[in-house]
Amino acid sequence: MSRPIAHRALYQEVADRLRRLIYDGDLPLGSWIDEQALTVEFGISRTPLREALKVLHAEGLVQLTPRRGCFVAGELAPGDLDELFPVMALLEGRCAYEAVKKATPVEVRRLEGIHARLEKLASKGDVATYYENNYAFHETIQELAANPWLSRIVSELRRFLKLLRGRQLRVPGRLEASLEEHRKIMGALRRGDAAAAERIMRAHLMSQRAALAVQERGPAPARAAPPAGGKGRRRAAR
Amino acid sequence: MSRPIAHRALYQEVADRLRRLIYDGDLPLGSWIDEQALTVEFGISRTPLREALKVLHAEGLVQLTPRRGCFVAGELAPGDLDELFPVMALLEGRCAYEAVKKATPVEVRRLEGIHARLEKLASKGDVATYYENNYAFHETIQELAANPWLSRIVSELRRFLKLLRGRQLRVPGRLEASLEEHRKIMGALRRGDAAAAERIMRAHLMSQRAALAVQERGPAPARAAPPAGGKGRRRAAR
DNA sequence: ACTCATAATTATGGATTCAGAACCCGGATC
DNA sequence: GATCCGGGTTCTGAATCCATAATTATGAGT
Repeated sequence: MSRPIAHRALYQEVADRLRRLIYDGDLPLGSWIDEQALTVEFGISRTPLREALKVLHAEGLVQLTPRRGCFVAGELAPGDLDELFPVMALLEGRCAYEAVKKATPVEVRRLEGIHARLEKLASKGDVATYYENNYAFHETIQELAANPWLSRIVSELRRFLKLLRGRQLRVPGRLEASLEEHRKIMGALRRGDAAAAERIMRAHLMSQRAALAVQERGPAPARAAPPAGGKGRRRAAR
Repeated sequence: MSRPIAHRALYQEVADRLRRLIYDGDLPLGSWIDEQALTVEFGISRTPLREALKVLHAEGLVQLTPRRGCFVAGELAPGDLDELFPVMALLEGRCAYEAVKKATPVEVRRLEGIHARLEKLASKGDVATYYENNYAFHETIQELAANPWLSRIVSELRRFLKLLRGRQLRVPGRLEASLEEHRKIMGALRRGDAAAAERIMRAHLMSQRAALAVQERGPAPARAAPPAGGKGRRRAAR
């Protein structure tokens, strides 16, 4: 947001670019990372690149095997989701709670804006943009909670959920259900009911998990190969 | 625990040593980290050291200011504790919940062993060893919960609490109160009451916070200088 | 033709080197 | 006397270099 003085270190820029490459699928999940290829692509030396990889490893986005190289984190297995979502529900629920407690009218209005956009996007059925704004909605609530520690771990875990790239929204009817849950959250926020906001947010996260479960055994995606995503699934977090 | 093949990378060993230096107070909170001095002390080059520092930065234990160097994280301010403990209570509460759900009789017995030791240590008034075992108690519950994601963020936040080095236990009467809370947790565990375990664990964490609050405005420590710990307090988490 | 041993190649981990920014200190100026 | 400027030194950030482990390719032997 501001960088008047003290430009960012190179390894951080590199880490950002690597994250984007992973999220955009340019570095497929589970794939080996060719350091040399990236140094020429980025026009840098291996030193900052390797530092960035250490950071990504600490974040859990890559796996770093001694003397074997660096691999992108693998796809999340259904078991992972069963363990991850309840924790995320707990945390985002708390975010909602603290956000309701602390939010000023101005901030509430900002959230209203995002929510209004979601309403519009849902009626248009624009899943991609809905995903983006939905992301912003949750991030804003996290921001309103204004708890650095909570924010820290929520962001950390969200990094893993981002690997799903909003798959759940593609489940038939999920978009509308998601929106309805958001409406209830906004309602709780407007009347300052922190406990309700927490409860609804938790349920919201858990129904995301449920939507994914439907999809897991659900119909084959329109195009794209069946889950033949490589042979070995790797765990993301150690 | 095991290193039959694939020895650890040097930067990880260095990171471990650095953490210990910080927790042991050999690197005072807020102090500047002299890279060159450490390279000669460790007998290594700057490369793995700097990689380790990147990791510690990702963990929040050090602050990395471009072109200015690396500083150990600062003391936690009271405001930090007010934000941190509720989150920790949430998470450890969830650990207790999942631990009760999943624990096998063998594992319960292991926890019983640790708890029995705590009883003994408390009656002897051995605060230092009590602290160690108390730590093991909480870590074991976290382990029994067997949720990698939960475990990940609990460990992450616990790193910050470790900076307090069990200060709260030195508050008069706190040792006994802590023990009593543990007894209740064990009770809930024995009768398989996950919800109760969660509730009690949350309260346990919050009463730790309260004990610290007493101490904050409490009597001056027996020895050791007043909070003249440098001029500038730095925040630990960004 | 297949397997196993061995040599060549490549990639990783770590050390060293180099450029430039920040700090320190002395001196000049107002 | 305080402040500002300049030169030297130190330290950070990044590039390059080197040793060694891992992988691949090669070839001998069955």
